[in-house]
Amino acid sequence: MFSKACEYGIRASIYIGQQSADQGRRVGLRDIAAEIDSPEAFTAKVLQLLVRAGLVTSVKGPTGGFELTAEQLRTVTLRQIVLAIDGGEMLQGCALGLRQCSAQQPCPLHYQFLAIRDQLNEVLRTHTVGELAGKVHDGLGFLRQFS
Amino acid sequence: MFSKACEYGIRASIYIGQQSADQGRRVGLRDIAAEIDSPEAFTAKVLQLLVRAGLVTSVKGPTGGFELTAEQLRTVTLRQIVLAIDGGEMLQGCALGLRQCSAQQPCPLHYQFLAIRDQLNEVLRTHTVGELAGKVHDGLGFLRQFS
DNA sequence: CAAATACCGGATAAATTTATCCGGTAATCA
DNA sequence: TGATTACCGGATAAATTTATCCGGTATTTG
Ligand code: FES
Ligand code: FES
Repeated sequence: MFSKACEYGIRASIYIGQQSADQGRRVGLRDIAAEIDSPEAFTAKVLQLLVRAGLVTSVKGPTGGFELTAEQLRTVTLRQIVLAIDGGEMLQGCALGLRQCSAQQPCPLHYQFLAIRDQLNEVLRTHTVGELAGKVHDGLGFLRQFS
Repeated sequence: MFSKACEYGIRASIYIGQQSADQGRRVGLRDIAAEIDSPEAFTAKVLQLLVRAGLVTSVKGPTGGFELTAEQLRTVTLRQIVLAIDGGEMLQGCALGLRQCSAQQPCPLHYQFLAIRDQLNEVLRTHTVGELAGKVHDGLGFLRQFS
């Protein structure tokens, strides 16, 4: 569904958000990669994308790390994260790979997939990172599996 | 959403199906690639997968080519094609990349994505290649764009 | 100011996906 | 039967994605 980069980006954001919401704790790359079970260096690349896009905040030096401001927690949606990392392909592209998805020359699955894509867009648009962080905090969702 | 290979496979199947339904016309690789706007050699690889999976029929030699039998037209679903080419990742995997999607240790988006994935599975399961071929035949759907 | 910490950014490498090439085999037809 | 046609299958190459490495810069702390 999403690229690995995007999966890591979403999981990382939620983890950072969870720690930020919990008494503004700032978190380093090592922690993040361990908690979401992702390759450290690659996760760093993805986070740089999100920082540049203004969706995550980073602080250098000792006591530095990544965090989400109160505003970011409240306003950043999954859709923004997906767009920043994977672009709009999954959110707007044709399911059968036609150069553009439109009702002018629709693929034979256009209308059926439109329903699915709309629902996906809706889910991503209406869920903030802060909200999902809360779910993880409450033990209702996990960012890695312990097997 | 799907891999390029899968997109080509679906489009090719539908085109073959359309020609087969239309007085059992058999079609060659060259035609297929031209009609669905895909690279010829790569499309051949994908079609070989589908032939081996029994979802498409091929005939060698002059007057040979690809076709869908009446039964294939009636029974082969998009879901079978997607599974044969891309496997079950998109149809069963976790949206956030957890090693397995389950309610035991669900990711924070599990239930929202379950709804979307179920709908996707339903669409793929309930649409046969023959049905979509009919749509293309009636000018209600396209397998390439003419710009 | 000096040392340690942690993100930044570019270069590089490995893995996977996408795409191409070409000789082999089966089938048709003259 | 011989020539042509068209799919088959393995090898190879290009492109993209995923992953790693390392020196640079900013920041804190003593
Ligand atoms: S044209 Fe294919 S999904 Fe819209
Ligand atoms: S656990 Fe993530 S979608 Fe089910």
